[in-house]
Amino acid sequence: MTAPHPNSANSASHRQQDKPSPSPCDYCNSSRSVLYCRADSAKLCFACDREVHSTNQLFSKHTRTLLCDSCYDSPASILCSTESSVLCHNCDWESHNLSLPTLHERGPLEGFTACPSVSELLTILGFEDIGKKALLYGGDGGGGGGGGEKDSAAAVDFMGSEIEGFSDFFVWDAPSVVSLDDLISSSAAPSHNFQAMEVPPLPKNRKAACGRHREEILSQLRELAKSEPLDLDNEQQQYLQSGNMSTDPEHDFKTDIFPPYEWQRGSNEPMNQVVPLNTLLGEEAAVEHPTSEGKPSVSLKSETVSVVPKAAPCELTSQERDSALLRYKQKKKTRRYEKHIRYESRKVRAQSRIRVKGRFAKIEH
DNA sequence: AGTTAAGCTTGTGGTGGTCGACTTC
DNA sequence: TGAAGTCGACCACCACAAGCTTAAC
Repeated sequence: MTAPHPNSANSASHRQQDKPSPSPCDYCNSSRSVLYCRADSAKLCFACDREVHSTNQLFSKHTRTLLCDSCYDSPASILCSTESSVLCHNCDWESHNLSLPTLHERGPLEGFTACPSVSELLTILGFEDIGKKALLYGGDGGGGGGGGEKDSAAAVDFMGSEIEGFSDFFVWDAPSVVSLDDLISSSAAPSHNFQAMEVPPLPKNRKAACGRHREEILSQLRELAKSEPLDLDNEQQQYLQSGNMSTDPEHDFKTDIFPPYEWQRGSNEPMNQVVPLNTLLGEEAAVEHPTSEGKPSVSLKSETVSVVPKAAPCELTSQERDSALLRYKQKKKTRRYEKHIRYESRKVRAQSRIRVKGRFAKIEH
C-alpha cells in the first residue's frame, strides 16, 4: 500500500465536509443504492438491480457500475487502489489531478451486464477469493480483494472473518484488452438464441476492490445469495442439505483456484477452452467443446464463460490501452441523449418558418 | 518567397410541427 | 380489437464551417 500523500488528509477532509450521503435505491427506496445503471439513470441495490434487469434481454444488456464513493451520484469508472475507492471521472479528477497527482495507483473500472450470479458478482467486484459460503454463513465482516497464492490460503480461513491484511493485495490488474462490452455490438437477439459474450461478464476488475462500501455490498450480496440456492455447485448444495458446515480446505482451495465462472455447469472439468479474440468480437457466438459422448456441443454464452488469456494479442501497450479506455469512458460519460439545441438562432428561425402539415414549406417570392 | 488576415464560395447539417407506422396495454 | 403511447421521417431554409483565393506586409 502506498503511503498516503501529505495532502490527502486535507483533501479527504475537504471532501468529507460537503460529502453527500448515500441515497436509497431508486426502485425499492429502502436499501442503500450501490449500483448505477446508466441506461436507466437509476441508482439501485443489488436485489433491485437483479429484479429490474432480469425482466427481459434488452434490460439485461444495460451496463451497471458501482456508484462513485465520493459523490454517490455518478457511476464509478476509476478504481483507486491506493485509497481502495471507486470514483467517477469528476471526483477522480478532483481528488487526483488537483491534489494527488500520480501518487495513487489507479486504473479503469469496468461495469457488468446481464444478471450475473452472486459468485460471478463476487468475481466482478474483486471478491473472488471469498467464496459463496462466506456470504451465506459469514458474519458481517467485510473482506474482498486480493488474489494469488497468499490470498487463496487466507481465504480458507475466511468464513466470515475479515481477511487479515487483505488490503495489501489491492494491486490493480489492468484489463488485457479494451472492455469487450465496449467492443461487442449489442445487436438484437438473433434467431439462434445465442447471447453476446457479455453474458455473463468476463472476470473484470480482478484483484480489484469494490470501493469503500464493501460491507454494504457484501451484505446485499449475502441477502442475494440466500435467494439463489441453485447457484451453488453440487458440493455446496450437499453441504447445505447435509448440514455439514465444516470447512473443507481442499474444496475451498479448489474453488478458489477455479472460480465458478470458469467451470462449465454440471461438469467437474474446468473450461480450458481459449476463445480467440475474433470470436469474442462477435464472429462466433457460441463455443464448441466436446461432450462425454465425443460429440461437439454448443453451449450458450450465458451458460459457459470461456477463459480469456490475460495477455491477449494486442499491439497496444498497457498505458495506451488504459489511455484509450479512459478516453472512451470519458466520452461515454459525457454523451448526451436528450435533445440539445446547438444553434438557438436556427431554432428561432425554424419556429417562425411557414409549414404545411408540420413540414417546412417553400416561401413563395 | 513566405506568412497572415480578410473576404469569398460552397456544401452540409440543424431546426420544429405533424403524420403515420409501429408497439404496448 | 381498439385505444393510447412512442418514435422516426419529412419538409425548406440558411447559419455555419471548411476550403479556397486574394491582398497586405
